[in-house]
Amino acid sequence: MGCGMATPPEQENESTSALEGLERQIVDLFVDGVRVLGLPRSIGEIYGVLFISPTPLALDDLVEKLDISKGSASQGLRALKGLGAVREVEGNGERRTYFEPAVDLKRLVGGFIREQVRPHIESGKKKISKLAEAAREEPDPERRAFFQERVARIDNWTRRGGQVLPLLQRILGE
Amino acid sequence: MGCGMATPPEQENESTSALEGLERQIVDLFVDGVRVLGLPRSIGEIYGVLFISPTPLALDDLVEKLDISKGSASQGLRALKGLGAVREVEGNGERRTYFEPAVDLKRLVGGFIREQVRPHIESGKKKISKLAEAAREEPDPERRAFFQERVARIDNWTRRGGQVLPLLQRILGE
DNA sequence: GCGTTTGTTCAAACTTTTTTGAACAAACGA
DNA sequence: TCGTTTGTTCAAAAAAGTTTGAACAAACGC
Repeated sequence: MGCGMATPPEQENESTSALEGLERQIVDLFVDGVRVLGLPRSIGEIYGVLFISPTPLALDDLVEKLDISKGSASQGLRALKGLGAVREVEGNGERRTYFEPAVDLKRLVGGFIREQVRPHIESGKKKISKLAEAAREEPDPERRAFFQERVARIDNWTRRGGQVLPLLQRILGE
Repeated sequence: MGCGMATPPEQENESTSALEGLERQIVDLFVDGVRVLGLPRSIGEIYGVLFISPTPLALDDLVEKLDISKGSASQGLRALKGLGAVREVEGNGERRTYFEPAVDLKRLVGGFIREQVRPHIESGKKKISKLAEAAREEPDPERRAFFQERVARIDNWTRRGGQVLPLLQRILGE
């Protein structure tokens, strides 16, 4: 390390600049959270910063606070918008667009289900009907019966899954 | 292993050997399924093969059918046992251990929640109480109020999450 | 028009996770 | 005891997923 009085450079005095205490903890918590959901780290970071910010933030604020690239910030915001977890703030005379987090669980869960869960259930349904067909074609009667039982079971799972989701949303929606 | 009677190797005429039609489709379906849950591909493959097999299978059967390494099969089976998604079949006079899948949704969902979800909720709780502390220490009253509101909100989320899980299990449990 | 600011895109670099395979251990029969 | 079968471990290789950054586009004021 250099000589006396090392450069104190950094230090944006704005609400911008690096993360401090509470912010860091919140961001870490959300990083963990989205990881469980199978979403990338940067998504958690961005949502976390927005969540604990008293005011809306713009893309560049995120880049600076989190020390991530513009590319990451842009993609992360897009994903969060898609999930309905972040919205653009309207009607400030500014040129930049500012973002704020959606903070009610109903909306968050709903977005996740819509974007990440439903599509798989949908594509799964198609595969299952193909499966049923394949099972019907098994020549050996004993094996056929077994296969059909298993396929029926999967079908039942997805059916129940499909029923649970709206229920879930209702419960969490309060 | 010596002389005459040339090894007639390849071509297991058994239920073993490579995947065929229906099996392939089932395996693909489960690969997709576990991917949504954030579990590795081989887990889905292994569970899929067991799920559609009329008889229990041993580790070597999986290695052969799926063309994966013994290491993968061993680790995958361990994970599946941990999730309660697979069990060892008892009391066949054999030396090898055979496996069969758990096929009721309640058990499967329960295992997943226990292994993959609860631990995160637990560790989250600790972080949240640290968070509440940090929020209390914010000097500026306005910011403090805001931070406390946000922390309370997260706390509420986890509380509700914790309530939903047993409910979920009950509903799916039939 | 021109220069600036703001934001997007996407191939390549990087990181993380998963799989492999060779070495090892345990259990068994001969 | 020894050789064989069965299964586990873990460092290294491969695959998958994420982030970066430079090039590009759009919107704006002058």
